Amino acid sequence: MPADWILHADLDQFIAAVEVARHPELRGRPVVVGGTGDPTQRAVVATASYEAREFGIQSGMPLRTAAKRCPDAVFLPVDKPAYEEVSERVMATLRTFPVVVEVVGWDEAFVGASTDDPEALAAEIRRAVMAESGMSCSVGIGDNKLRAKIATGFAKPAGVYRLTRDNWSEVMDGRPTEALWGIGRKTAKKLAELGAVTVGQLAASDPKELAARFGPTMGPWYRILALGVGDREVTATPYLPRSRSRETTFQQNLTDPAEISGEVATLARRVADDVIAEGRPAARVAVKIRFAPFVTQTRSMTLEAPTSDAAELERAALAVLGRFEDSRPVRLLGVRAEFEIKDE
DNA sequence: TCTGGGGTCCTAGGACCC
DNA sequence: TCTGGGGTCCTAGGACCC
Repeated sequence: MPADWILHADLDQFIAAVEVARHPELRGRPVVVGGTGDPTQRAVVATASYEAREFGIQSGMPLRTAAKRCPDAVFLPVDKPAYEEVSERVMATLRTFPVVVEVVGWDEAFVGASTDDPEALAAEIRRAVMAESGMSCSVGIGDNKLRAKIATGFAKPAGVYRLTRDNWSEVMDGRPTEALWGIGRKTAKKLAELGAVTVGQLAASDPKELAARFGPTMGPWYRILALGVGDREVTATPYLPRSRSRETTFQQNLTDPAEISGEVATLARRVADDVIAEGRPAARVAVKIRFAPFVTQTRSMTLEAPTSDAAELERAALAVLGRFEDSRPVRLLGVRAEFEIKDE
C-alpha cells in the first residue's frame, strides 16, 4: 500500500516571477516589487528577485533602503489582481493531481498524497506548474506539515527536498531555533536566554521551564516544534476568515482630527464592503492607530449585535476612534471587523 | 530598518457572576 | 466587609507569517 505523504509546494520569488513573466526584458535584472513602485515613498519590499537579493535586498525592507543598496534595480508597483490570477491557475494545476490541496497563501499550498514515490510526484508537480503557468516552484516533502514546510526552504530554488523523522535531527539539530516555523527573532532571543540556541537544545529543554517562561500553551509547543512533530491533516475545505481589515500608511502624517475621522470612515466603508462580500456579519470592530514616530495602539468594541450594515460599522469605527486619547501625529490608520468564531 | 498590508493565535488583567 | 474560588467575557498588546 502506498504511504501517505505531505508535500508543500511554494512558488519561487512569486511576485517578482509574475512581473518577469510579463516583462521578459527584466529577466536577469534586479527587480523589486513594493508599494506604488516609487522608492521615495513610505512602503516596503513585497518581493525581490534573486538578482536583487544579491544586493542584500529582502522582503519587508523599506523601498528607500532597497534603492540605496541597488540604485539600478527596477522598482515595480504591487499588482494584486495579476498575482491572484496566476495563483489560481497554479492551484488549479495542483488539483488536477489525485491529491488533496490545501491553499495556504498566494504562493503556497500543502498537498496530501498517497504514493510510493513522493520525489516523482514532486517532480511532476514542478513540471506541470511550469508548463501551465510558466512559474517555477519548489517542493518540500514531509511526514507532516511542519517538516514539509521547512523542507521547502532547503529545496529552493527550483528543487525538491525530503525532511522526515529519519533525517530531522541530522538536518535540524544544529540550526538556530529561528529556523522553525513559528519561532521568530523575539522568541529565539528569549529561548537563547534559557540556553536553547539550537533546535537540538530546544528539543532537549525542560517543558516545565518553557511553560513558566512562555505560558502553558506556547512553551511546551516550542519544544514539540523542535522535535519536528506537527499536524498531518490536509484539508481542501475553504477556510472561514476570522477577520477582515484595511489599513493605510500616509505619506504625510495626519494631524487634523476631521481628516483623521474622515479616513477612518472611508476605511470602515471598505471593510464593510469586504464584510458584505464575506456574507457573514461582523461581531467586533477595532481601530488601529500608528502615531509618529512609530507607536501603535488599538481600541476595539463588541457590537450589540453582529451586523453587515455599512453605516453601522462606520458609526462603530468612529465611536472606537473617539476612545483614543493621544493627539500625536498619525502615520497609519486601520479598521478591522471580526467575525463570530463558532466552534465546529 | 525611519520601518506596508493583511492575516492568525496566544497571553494577561479586569469585570462580572455564582 | 482586609474578603475564596472558579468560569467566562471583554479588551489590549505581542509575536509570527506571507
